[in-house]
Amino acid sequence: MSLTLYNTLTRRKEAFQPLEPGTVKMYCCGVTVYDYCHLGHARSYIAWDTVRRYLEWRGYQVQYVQNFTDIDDKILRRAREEGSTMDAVSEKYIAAYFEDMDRLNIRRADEYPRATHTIDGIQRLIHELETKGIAYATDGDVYYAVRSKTDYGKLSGRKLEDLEAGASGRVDEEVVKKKDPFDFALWKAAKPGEPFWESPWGQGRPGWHIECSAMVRDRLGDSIDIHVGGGDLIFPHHENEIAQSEAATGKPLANYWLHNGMVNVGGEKMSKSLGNFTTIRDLLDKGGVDPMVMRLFVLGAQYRKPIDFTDEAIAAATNGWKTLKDGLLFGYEAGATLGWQNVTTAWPQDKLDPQAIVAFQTSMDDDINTAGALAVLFDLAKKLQREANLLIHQGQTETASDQLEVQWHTLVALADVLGLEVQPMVKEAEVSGLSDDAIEDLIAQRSAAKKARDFAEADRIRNDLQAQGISLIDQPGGGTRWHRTV
RNA sequence: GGCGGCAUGGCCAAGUGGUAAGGCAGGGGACUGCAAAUCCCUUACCCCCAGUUCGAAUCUGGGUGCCGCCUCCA
Repeated sequence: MSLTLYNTLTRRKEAFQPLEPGTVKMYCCGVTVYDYCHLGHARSYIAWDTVRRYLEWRGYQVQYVQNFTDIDDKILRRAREEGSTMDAVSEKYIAAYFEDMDRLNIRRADEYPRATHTIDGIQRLIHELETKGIAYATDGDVYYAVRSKTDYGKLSGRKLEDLEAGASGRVDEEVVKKKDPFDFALWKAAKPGEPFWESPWGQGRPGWHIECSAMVRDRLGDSIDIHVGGGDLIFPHHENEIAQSEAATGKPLANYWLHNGMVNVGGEKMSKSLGNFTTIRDLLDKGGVDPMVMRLFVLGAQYRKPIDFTDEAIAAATNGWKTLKDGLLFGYEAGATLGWQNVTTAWPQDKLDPQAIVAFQTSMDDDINTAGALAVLFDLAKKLQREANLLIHQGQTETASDQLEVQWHTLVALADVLGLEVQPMVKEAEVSGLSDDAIEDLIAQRSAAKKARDFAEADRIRNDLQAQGISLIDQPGGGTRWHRTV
């Protein structure tokens, strides 16, 4: 079996073949740090985090780099609005980014280069392009001449002839300076009062696309395996990255280009400009949504498809997560009863349930089909959930303990590949303040009340116990079992 | 207008040639004093038309609808 990925460059699924066996160089386009991240960002980074986790699970050593764009008009505007500085705004939202993503259990990249820390590399690259006659400077700006690259447009499938100049109706002074309306800025002359760096072209700052080209080259080399980002970055951002890098190096920038689908609200893309966005922190804090629910919501669809963010979808994911969570907690809650040695020690990879592993891998190998992979998790979780209930209600499981142990570890291992984790609850036996004996005693009183057909009293005792986190289960034979919830 | 993608049950979503995974929601039943939990059963001919084929949700052509990009954007 081999992993196949849909490559935007070829518009086909292709078998994944790294440049160097066993290792994967992966670059992810990060955020411009001028505001809190919204669910669109969450979707994107959950998707790529999952790809990374899966590659590692498949045995690859992954080098994962993600940038921060920390110089940009919007950041500067924000700084003005907040009476702050560009650096302060960047720092604030970078910190917020990490807070949000950590909560979503998105593993940190190996490196987070920033545009403002990559000025040297950016200038070197621009200079190289200039030397090769691909870039030209005018009035302190430097532009990339798109006509100089014959395959410009290969990623997005655009042809320069098909593009309509000024289709957006916007005309600014930049247009006048450009040789071709589709030329884009590599370097922008400083405007009064804005941060700038000295350069051969005068004081100024980098354009947007060039930073990624420079960072990829600095951190990962001329050619990498996988370049990922939101589908809205295909054009012009990634197209321009390719143009810059490949014109400079003469080598492919990336062999596989992966793009995630958008998060929609009411059928429309969630975006800042439409004002229909929900920030991650609002969803998690004000919405009271478990971060794992967000993850499950995202993973419920294949990463390339658009997903609609609705209350119903979150509600469904919430219920789904409860099932998975029950399954993931099984070992912690029932392991001791079932005589398992130690639920926290590592479980050997080769002792996982082979059928589940194969099913999971088959789905994931098919362009990271997480929806299919989740079906495997649900199968395991439902089974464990059922066994847990049998254990609580009947005092024994149907399946042998050692088999359950394998299934539980398999579920935990596979869920981990999807970044779905549960923190085992600390058993709060003291919460009720009642000893086991006291509980048994109350149950005996209730049984007596029931026998006397004093159901009001029986229900009162049951409700009291329930309020203290003790659930009672009347059994067909007449006995009553109990267990602590929470 | 150009480029790309999508269209599967009430909702979400797998399945890419052999008579439709899974999740959520719903219905029926068992059990119970009631309840909770549990257990069992149950809901699709895959947007439309034509074609290829012994056979198509799955391939081809056409149509319709929706989304994204073409301006900053995950």
